[in-house]
Amino acid sequence: MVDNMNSPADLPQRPIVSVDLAIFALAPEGLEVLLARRGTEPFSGYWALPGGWIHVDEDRNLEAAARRVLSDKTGVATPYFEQVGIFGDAERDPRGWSLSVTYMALIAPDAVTLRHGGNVTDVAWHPIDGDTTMAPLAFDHAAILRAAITRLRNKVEYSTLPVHLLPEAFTLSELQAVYERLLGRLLDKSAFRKRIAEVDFIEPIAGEMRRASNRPAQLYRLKQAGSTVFFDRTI
Amino acid sequence: MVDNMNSPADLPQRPIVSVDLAIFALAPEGLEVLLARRGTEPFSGYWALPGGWIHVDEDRNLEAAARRVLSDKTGVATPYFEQVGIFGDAERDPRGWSLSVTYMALIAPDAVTLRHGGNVTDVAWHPIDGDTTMAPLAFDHAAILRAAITRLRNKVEYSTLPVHLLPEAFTLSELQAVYERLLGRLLDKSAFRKRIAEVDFIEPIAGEMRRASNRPAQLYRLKQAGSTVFFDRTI
DNA sequence: CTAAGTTAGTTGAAACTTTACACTAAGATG
DNA sequence: CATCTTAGTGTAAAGTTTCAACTAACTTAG
Repeated sequence: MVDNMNSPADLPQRPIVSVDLAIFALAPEGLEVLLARRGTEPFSGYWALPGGWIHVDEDRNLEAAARRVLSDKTGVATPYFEQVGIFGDAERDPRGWSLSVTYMALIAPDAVTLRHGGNVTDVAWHPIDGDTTMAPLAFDHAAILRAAITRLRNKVEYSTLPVHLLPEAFTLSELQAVYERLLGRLLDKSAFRKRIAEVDFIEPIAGEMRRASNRPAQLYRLKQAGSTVFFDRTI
Repeated sequence: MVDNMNSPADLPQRPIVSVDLAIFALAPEGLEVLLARRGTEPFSGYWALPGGWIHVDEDRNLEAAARRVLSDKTGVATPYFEQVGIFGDAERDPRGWSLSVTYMALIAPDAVTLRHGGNVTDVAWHPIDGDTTMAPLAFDHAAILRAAITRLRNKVEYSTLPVHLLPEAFTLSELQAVYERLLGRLLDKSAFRKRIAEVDFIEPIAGEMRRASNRPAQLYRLKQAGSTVFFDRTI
């Protein structure tokens, strides 16, 4: 809401606003987050969540700004995307009262080409250990990352969100393995399949099988790209 | 995060940022939201979610800004408080690219004194019918309110959130009635009590009973003020 | 003083779900 | 063609939910 007059002079001093992204992928070694090394002050040389300013003349809305940042850094255009929250106070950025609008993205291990450039000297995947990375992060990005990881881990318990960490076609065993790795515990095969069947969000790809030196497995795909369904119980 | 230099001249044009609140209470007639009638352009005369600017020199962080707005409008200092999200695009405010950081608050029907003032001519409770109010709302506040109501209704299914709509001391039957009114369906008494007992978030107030012309009922209170607990199943 | 009315709080049998684990199926490989 | 491996299904026992009835504790009317 707005308590003030129309002329810019009457508007109070505005905070700095950036859009920051916690971009997750699942590597063979575990969950990873994409970080960018800063090339300018403040926190020059530190790793940070990739982000940028809102381009008032270019971005139609917040999500468009976030997608622009994502595609600049990864070349990926349409992954799973969700707002994590907004973090703002007087101290987090030495340049003044600032806000970080944070989004979380889940991407499949294929389909990524890292891109450098801008005032960023490096972009790389960093493994997540517990709820942090090895490298210390710029600003309050460690806290923001923690919030994103907590959100992700919670949603694994009661939603189909982990499917977005897999490529377009996947088997039920692969999907179960993603759940197990994110949850850190083993799941019962028949119970897992029952839950997945109940919420009816994937479909077999007719005739497509994953072949190996054993019984072939049916490949599945999402019924609606980008969709997430909630269980009425934990998985 | 931040792609730019330290000097203000290098920072891009900043969006306008307001903090808006969806403040809910449960009246005998149903769920209500607190709205303020705008006294200035744009949308002068329209009802809107109460809100205000971030006071860069006064508010230490976002939540402090939101609590300041709440206490200005209602006199209530410490209700349940949660971030709903941030809404931002080029068109929602005719004055330019703007962001609304939205919080949801749940307050008990006691403990509220409405306060007018500022550029607001009126503050009043409006009943919620489905997911809207009767009056048309300023800006995109109808969409923001819809998001807040959806969040609230979803959380009723799997959390103890509705307890914050009751006064400090309440009976189990009163708590069950709140759930039933928000969900629009009746719950089984013994199943409801089992769920509530499992999560162990309230305690009986020794010796305090609600008396009427029938068997007296034990009064309970939250074990930790402001806390919310999640069920691992729907209620 | 007692019977009737009302809501609080508990109990239990039947129906349903989940769990743990074993079984059958279908391929590759040697 | 026997063996190995993973896919996918079945089932008995254990646990949970549902539905409804029951007992408890008070006020009020007569």
